[in-house]
Amino acid sequence: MPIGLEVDDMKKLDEVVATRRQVKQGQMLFSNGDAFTSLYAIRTGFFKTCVANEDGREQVTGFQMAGEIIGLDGIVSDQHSCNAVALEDAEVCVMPFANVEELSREFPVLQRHVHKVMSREIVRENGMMMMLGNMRAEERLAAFLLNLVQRLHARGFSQSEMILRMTREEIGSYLGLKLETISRTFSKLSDDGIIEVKQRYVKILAPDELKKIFNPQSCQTVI
Amino acid sequence: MPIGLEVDDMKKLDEVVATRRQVKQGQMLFSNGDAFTSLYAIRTGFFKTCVANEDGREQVTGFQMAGEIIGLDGIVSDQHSCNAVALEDAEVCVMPFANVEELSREFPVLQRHVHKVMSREIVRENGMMMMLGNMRAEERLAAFLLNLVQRLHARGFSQSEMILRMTREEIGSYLGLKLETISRTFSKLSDDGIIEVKQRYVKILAPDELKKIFNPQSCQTVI
DNA sequence: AAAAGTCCTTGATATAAATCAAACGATTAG
DNA sequence: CTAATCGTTTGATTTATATCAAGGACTTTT
Repeated sequence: MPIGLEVDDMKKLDEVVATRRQVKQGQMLFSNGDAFTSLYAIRTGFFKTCVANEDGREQVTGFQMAGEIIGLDGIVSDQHSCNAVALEDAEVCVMPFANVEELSREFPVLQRHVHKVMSREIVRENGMMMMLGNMRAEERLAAFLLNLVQRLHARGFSQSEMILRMTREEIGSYLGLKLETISRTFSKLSDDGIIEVKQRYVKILAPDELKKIFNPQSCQTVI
Repeated sequence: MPIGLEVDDMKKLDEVVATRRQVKQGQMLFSNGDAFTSLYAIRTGFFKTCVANEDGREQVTGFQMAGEIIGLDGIVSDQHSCNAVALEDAEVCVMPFANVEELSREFPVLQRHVHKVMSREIVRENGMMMMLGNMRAEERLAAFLLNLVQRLHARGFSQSEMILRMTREEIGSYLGLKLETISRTFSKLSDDGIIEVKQRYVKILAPDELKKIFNPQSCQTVI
């Protein structure tokens, strides 16, 4: 993963990865309360992470795809504090955290990489707080779709089309909205000709319009 | 900070801290776009961190007090992505991140500590997402007050009384609510005899009632 | 001590999203 | 092939919070 490594270093790095693990759709990779031993790098598949209240309310805290790391929540208390559920059949690299720490001490470039991964997650969550605290439904969904398609595009998929791996309810939970609101907002964006939606299939017809909804300033024409 | 160190180790650890820095009330320790060089350990005083939208909307992402670390947001892109503002005169230890990384490689206990600090922040933000996505105004304010007084108590202050360092507007921004809603919710809790409020002074009269609002399940009596 | 500036409270009204409800479409099971 | 289930859409209504507005309290300045 981290660039700037010599070939010899790369071999050493393989030591981080102990094993691989298959996770079937609907299964949990780990759940709240599980002992923390490892981080997981997603090889294939798609996950959601979520936290649950004592009274049953659930909040999806993220959707993760190939190349992304999950399990960082477990470090602080040696226990996981969220659930990681596969939304499609998946395979992960199990990276025992003891190995990660040991090799981090040996390879500054790996150490730096681990720190960046954690910092990126903190910054992402700052952005989520902004979204949940300040944005309207349409802005949240626009931001969500733009983020998702951008990440998929970075993995070689289309920059305009995608198949959603999650339900309207899961999108709603992530965005702090109810599933009906997600459905209505999809319909609104579709009526406006900005996206095309058919169930899980979404095509972005007018990316600039979508960006304008997400962030009105960034697309303003100079008067 | 981290325990489990020999005395010799402690001396080494002092090397992490290059200098101290005073920050007057209202001043910024760092702001969005600043080059990232250091983490900051708060010695005295009280900070808020916030992110701002292009169109001016502001989201307070956290309130930090003595002993807490700020600046983690800067690691991922070598630039800070939020503002850190002192809400009262403050002093911080400047810890150049290069030193932190170098000594982390030498001292596993420090490495582990750094990882836990970052993981703790991720878990905190997960909790904030739950709050912003799922909770009603009264629940959010109850959770906020309980968290604040608990952290103050851990620093030797009262477990029932506190002086708020932030305005209603800043609390509202943090909790995804408007200042009027914060004010009304304070009044409601006060009318119910659960807290006593006089401007920035807050006294928790019925901590169990407050916990019940935050989490109805945890205080249920068995029928 | 008066004036000015913040910050806070409270009331009246508006509104975005939630809730309740029903029907529809797609997929799976029998 | 039909029934059942799950996820989705859409409509009608409610509700929590936002917005708008005014006055009050405290703090700082002069």
